[in-house]
Amino acid sequence: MLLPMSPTTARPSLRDRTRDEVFALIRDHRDVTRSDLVDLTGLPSSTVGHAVARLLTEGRITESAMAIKGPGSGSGRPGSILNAVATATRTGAIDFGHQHLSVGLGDDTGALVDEVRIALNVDRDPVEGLDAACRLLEQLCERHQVSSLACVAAGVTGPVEEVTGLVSSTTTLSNWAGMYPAEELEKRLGVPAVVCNDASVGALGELHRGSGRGHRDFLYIKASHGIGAGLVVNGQLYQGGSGFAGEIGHIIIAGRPELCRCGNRGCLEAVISVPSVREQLSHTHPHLDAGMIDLATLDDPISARILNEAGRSLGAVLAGLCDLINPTALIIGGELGAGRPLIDGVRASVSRFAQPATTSVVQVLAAGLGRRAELVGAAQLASALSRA
Amino acid sequence: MLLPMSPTTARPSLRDRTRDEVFALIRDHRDVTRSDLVDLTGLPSSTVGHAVARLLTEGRITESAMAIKGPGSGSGRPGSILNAVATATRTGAIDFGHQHLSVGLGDDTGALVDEVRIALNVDRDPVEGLDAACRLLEQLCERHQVSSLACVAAGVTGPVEEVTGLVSSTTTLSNWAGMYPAEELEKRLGVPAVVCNDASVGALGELHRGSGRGHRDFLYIKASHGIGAGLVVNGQLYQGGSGFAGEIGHIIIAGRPELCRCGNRGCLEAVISVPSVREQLSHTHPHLDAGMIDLATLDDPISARILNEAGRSLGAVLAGLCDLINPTALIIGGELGAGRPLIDGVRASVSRFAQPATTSVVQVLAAGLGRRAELVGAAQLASALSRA
DNA sequence: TCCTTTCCACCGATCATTGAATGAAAACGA
DNA sequence: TCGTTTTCATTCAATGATCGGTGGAAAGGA
Repeated sequence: MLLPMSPTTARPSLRDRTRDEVFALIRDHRDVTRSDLVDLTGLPSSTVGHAVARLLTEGRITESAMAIKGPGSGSGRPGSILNAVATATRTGAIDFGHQHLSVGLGDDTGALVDEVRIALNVDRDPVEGLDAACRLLEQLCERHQVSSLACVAAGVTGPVEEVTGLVSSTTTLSNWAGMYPAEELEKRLGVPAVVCNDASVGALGELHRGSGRGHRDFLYIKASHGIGAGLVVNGQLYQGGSGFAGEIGHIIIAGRPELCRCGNRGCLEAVISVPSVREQLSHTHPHLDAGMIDLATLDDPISARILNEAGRSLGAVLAGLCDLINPTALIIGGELGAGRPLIDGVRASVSRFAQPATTSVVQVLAAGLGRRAELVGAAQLASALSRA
Repeated sequence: MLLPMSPTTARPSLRDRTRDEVFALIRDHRDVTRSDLVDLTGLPSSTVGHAVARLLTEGRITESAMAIKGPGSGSGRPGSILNAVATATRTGAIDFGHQHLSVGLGDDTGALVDEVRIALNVDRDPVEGLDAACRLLEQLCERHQVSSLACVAAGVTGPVEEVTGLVSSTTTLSNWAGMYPAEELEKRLGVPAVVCNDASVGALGELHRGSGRGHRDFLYIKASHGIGAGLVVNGQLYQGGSGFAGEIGHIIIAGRPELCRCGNRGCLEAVISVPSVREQLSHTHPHLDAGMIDLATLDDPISARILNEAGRSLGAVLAGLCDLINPTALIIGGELGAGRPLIDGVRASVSRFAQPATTSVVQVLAAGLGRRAELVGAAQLASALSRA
């Protein structure tokens, strides 16, 4: 009754609704043709043609020939490819990890212009992480002669309350709890900032530029030092009623003895996480330094077995979550997502434990962007914010 | 490959966008003036005036003088009150249960004009259920002198594929599997029909007229002969990537010995369901006929204990699901939802097992519509379909 | 009575939207 | 090689939605 029908969009003018809608589609799905837009919008082709023509003369989009031609590419006249033109607007993208910090410069299409990544124990000292991020961002601006940013978006490894930006008290990330990192960034950089959970920005990255392209509904799992999920629902990031959606790391697997830092036994991220997997590997690979093991390069049978087993445990939980939300894809990211045996294990468990109706549509995929998913997603988020 | 980023694309024509938008606003916020609409839409007053004029000539809305006048009512010319006109359009609503059949007559605001409920073992013979539903619907039409229905909506106790309307092969509902109930209804009644999962229509009912009012994001749990969930996300029913969302009945609770009809052990609905609770009660209450126990009227300590324990088991699973989707409410419906001890058990388990961020916002509520939730939701669904 | 405030109707200029028809560009098949 | 098929894009004229401006109508207040 009191809910506005459409999100009260600050609509400058109604006359250009279609033009703006078409432009947004071109920007979000890249490399579209006019007929794609016709299918997407349901508008008549002549209307789309007009809108595209206007956008072209305004210089907001570009037109280029279809890349793939030749026999086998389908018959019929090929459509011309449309893309949004990036302006000189630049945004900041930040990915605060547990042991790393990534910072990037994005444009208003959500693409990254440049990026840097450093090792840094952000967990231990969030303030140092914030300072370092701002330093790196200013260096990037200098290098690219960017005088000012439109806005900044960041992902942090903890639950962020949507309205206030408060990092909620959590069992996972003690030192960020109680902070308002968006405010901190705004104070340091003097531009609007938005901060959300790392798995959510990862999902956003995979949605626009990773394995999630073509999926309207999927679950992105960030399996790293903790386990977090990002939800994409109806083609949009979903953060729950108060921004905490995806906090699945402490779902309890009954009967598991592993003690979690939250005090319970058998939490998902106590059973499957980088530290716990490294722990197991340090026993089977005593010659390796446990802290230095690169999970992606291990391909011996014993490691594969361990990762596969971890994937099966993870998949058993994800099966239930898939039953709930019926996604068309399950995208595994984070450091553990790089291991194929783990993904195979997840796939096996989902097939085994989820309902037939669920498994018949869900694809289990590795993150297409690997460890860059979060940074890429932050750039997407920032570009969206810059347009608001 | 291509997915619409913005909401729905089922747009018959773009020319009437404003008209439809204005009409929807008038229907949802009642008693609005033109200037209210100007504020709500951000459109110029002339555009709103134009749209209102068209709606008036079309007879879709009515205009009446401002009720309160006189000193103190504010200065300036009073605006005239606009309201959507209630039409004679009638829709059919059907709730196919396991042991009952409810049928109702709805109007185009989604309200039920009349309804009937009979006991019937729909599970055993779906075709008889379909026939009976159509008979009852025709009787209702006769009683209210309704010559024809705009459309029909129904909920069935099984997963329904969204695009085809096929009731998927399932471990729960063997006799409906492989049927196309929407087609069957269309064939019998000669009007458009839509069928979806019973928990989904229940969620729709609670959203518009039950405990879900005021919540944009909640989970409706139908705890009856099976366990199903309906999701409301961003104020709208969410049915997943292919319509199967909410099939949580066979999530496995590790370590539980109960054998499920699906062949696994420890499935949620093998542990908590009307039959299993009745089974337990038949041991503690040997003087009662197990099949006749009315769960809502039992208030002795032993029954309360059993229901509370069932609620705790259910809540332990729901805690994980709430961690995933971060709802602001958890609405328990179905026959088991009528028992307060069960709800208390769910609340206790959610508080115990879900993350603090999750529990801080989620309210555990009984279904405000009780066993009518599904029928009321079907009426809502039908009114939406009649407008499409 | 006259002024102020608020709401609404009307008008004309612009231009977005539309279906149907036409034109274009490629692969395909003989 | 040359038409055929398939798919994409554009043109055109009719329609009417949108918008700012202007002025009238209906109320309260002085």
